[in-house]
Amino acid sequence: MRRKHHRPWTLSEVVKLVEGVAKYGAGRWSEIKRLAFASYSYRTSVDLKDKWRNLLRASFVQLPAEKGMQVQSSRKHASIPIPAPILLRVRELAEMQSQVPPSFSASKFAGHTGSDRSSVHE
DNA sequence: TTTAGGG
DNA sequence: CCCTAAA
Repeated sequence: MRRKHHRPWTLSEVVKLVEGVAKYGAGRWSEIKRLAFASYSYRTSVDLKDKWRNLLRASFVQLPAEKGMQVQSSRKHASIPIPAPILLRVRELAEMQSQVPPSFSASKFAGHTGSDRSSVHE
């Protein structure tokens, strides 16, 4: 009875989703599902969008304190806490894809395009 | 059929 | 995750 119930997204799924968005772009769930998720029968466009939504929420929380909201580290329902590098990638992707509110874009002024310090090889 | 948003 | 609306 493998209906459509509990399907905990694993780290591999998240990585594939992030890599797919990073390569093809957010919103191309159909292509991502056809290419990166060709090995899986489940996970449709709706599921991909839903996971991305949840990923964004996980990426925007906890990093900078807005104005003083829920502290105490709200870890109520966190199945498998996504690693830092993944969350960082999601944030960068969301920022470059223009789906992130300008609330978090409050860093670097003379940093130009280079994210690293001495960008010799780019 | 796929994308986008809400429940 | 499931449902609905628009393209």
